Amino acid sequence: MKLKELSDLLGLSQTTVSRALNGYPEVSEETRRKVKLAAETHSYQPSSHAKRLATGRTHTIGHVVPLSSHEMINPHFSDFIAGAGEAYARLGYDMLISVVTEADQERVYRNLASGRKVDGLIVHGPKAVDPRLELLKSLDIPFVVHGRSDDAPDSYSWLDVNNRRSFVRATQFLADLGHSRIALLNGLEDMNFARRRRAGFLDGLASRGIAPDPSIMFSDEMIEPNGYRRMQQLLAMPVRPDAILAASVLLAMGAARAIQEAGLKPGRDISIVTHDDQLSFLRDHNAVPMFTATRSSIRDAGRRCAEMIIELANNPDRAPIQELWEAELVLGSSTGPSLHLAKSAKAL
Amino acid sequence: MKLKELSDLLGLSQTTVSRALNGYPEVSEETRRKVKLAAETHSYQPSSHAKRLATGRTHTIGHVVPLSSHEMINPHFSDFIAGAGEAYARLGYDMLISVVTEADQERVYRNLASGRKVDGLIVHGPKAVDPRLELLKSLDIPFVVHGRSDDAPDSYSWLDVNNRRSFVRATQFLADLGHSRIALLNGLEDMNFARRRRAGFLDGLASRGIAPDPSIMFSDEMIEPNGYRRMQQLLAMPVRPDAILAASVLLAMGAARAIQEAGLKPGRDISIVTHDDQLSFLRDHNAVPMFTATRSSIRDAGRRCAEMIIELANNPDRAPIQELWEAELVLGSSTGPSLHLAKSAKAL
DNA sequence: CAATCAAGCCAAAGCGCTTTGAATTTGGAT
DNA sequence: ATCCAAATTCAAAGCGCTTTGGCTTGATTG
Repeated sequence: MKLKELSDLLGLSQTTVSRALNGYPEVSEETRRKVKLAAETHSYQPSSHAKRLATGRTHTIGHVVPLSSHEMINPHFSDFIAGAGEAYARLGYDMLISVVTEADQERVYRNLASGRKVDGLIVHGPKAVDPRLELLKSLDIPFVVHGRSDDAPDSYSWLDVNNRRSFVRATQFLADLGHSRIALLNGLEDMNFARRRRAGFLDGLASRGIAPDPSIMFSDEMIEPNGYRRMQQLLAMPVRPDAILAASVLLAMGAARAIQEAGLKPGRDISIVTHDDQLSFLRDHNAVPMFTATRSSIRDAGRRCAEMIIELANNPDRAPIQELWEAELVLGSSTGPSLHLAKSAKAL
Repeated sequence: MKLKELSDLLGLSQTTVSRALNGYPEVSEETRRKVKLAAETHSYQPSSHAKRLATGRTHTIGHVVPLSSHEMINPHFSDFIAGAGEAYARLGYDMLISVVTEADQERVYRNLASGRKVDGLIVHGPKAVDPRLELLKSLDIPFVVHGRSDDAPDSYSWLDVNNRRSFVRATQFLADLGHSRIALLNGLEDMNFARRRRAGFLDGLASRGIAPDPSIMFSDEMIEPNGYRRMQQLLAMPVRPDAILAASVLLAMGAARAIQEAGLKPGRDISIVTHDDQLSFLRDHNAVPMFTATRSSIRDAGRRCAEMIIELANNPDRAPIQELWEAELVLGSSTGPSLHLAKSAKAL
């Protein structure tokens, strides 16, 4: 069923029918009612392509998802998408996803923008300094960055977690439990968020008078096996760390596995704090959290980013939107006082 | 730059320019060369909407991703998407993703199909009997099911793993190690794949003369905490199982965590076999696999499904394509002979 | 040498909608 | 009864491409 057929059926012009359906005021309520009814009963659905061609609006948001060095999609991605997808469904938008290798990125961005395939873009995984942002500004298409970059953060829209402050607090928390040899299992430090976390970690150490030790600070892709392997390395050191600060629950789980395999117990022998994006497949709604964590829902971030980009797409001249979310510190069973302290306490 | 401008520039008609660019033969090679060069230098990119309106083809494939009962996206999804996305990028297709709740599914399918927003669809997570398939057949749009359903599997295209045989083999493998009290940590059994795995498990037990015990057979969403909790339950039983067959590495990891926390060791005290979709964020390329597993790459499946749906979209009258993949059995460190057997061996 | 043909090109219609600008109807107010 | 503004409705142009059918060439043929 196309517009022409519907309007013929009703004895009205295409104009009137179109206006009735799209809520324009130049149509009597009586007519609008009839038209809507007819559209409903004949399940008329306007062709999205024709609509796009006529209006220039696509009602589609693009996500360009980079494949990491290991050719994998960031596992945090699916929860972000779940949140964003929910918002899109609610607001009547479609989501277009392009999976690209590093080399293809620029081409794909240009293609999406100049072909006007999307009304806006979400940028994933910003680097410390990221050439994509300049490119997008020059392409004159609205975009929202999940995370942010260091250069000119006022000049575009982003939503980020206060990674630095989170890691300051997490580090201080561990230090205040009496731990002084704290290892860092960070994400890849070409990523902006990982840099900020590292900075926060160093700040936290400094604030408690602890000298950083680069030999127990690692930067890896945030997957479980990496946490495991790094922890094995740490356990093999002559003086092993008494606490771990991890950038992802996946790393923390790997570390915990290594700790348990060594016959030790997280929270008793070695404390672990991690950042927790609330990945749905690791999340336990009922239990005491497995890890003490700085927590921020990546799914909520997805939802909010989607809302932001739609807002921007509807108001092209709007000023950029920036949101900095604070993570909450949640106590789990993976942290406890330093054994060192415990011994001193007993000695009293 | 639009077609008209380009053709004016060249002193040719739109027809000729369009044909030159789209490889039609009614254009001299000389002209084609000139046109292509001009298109290149002025970075002309045809409007996708206009093209779609004129041709009726969208070069877009839709994925309708259901949110599970826990409002989460299946974690296996991102790897499937990585594979599919790679194929789409290679073949010049876009990927449209709709995240939907159970209640919205039908509406969304109808919308995508009747609005002709996509050239074809990928169906995720088929149920044992799934009304979506009949709906899609009636909507007259090509689709490929990742997995399959029980009714009329010849009448549509699908790609599935031979789940039944995998689980027969896995069960026999455990039984042949001397294990007789084998627990099943299955996925949700309204899903077709989970039913087949259960059937395979029962077949495997039967083939070794072991009576199934429903009190150690579970069906849950395949996330880590569920594996953990079920394993705790199992360990608290008066006679605990000596082996576990899990439907996902996530469940297996949860189980392993509980086992280790109880001071036991997977592979020594309790054997674990799992199905392994080769989730990228759990995968260790170098090490001995953490789990003995029936392995099949979900990423490869995504890639292949994408190729299939494009093939179908290009040849609407083509017969359905069905592919049944065999999983490979991979030895890891999570399995070993029954302690029972070991003791008997010593006793000799 | 006229007739035929293929190669190469073009004008215009059409895809299904929105939107502009004009036409018609309606309902007070005069 | 008459007029005018407001309320409705409509015809037609336009969005940027593809594709049909026809028109020029220049070469080939009987």
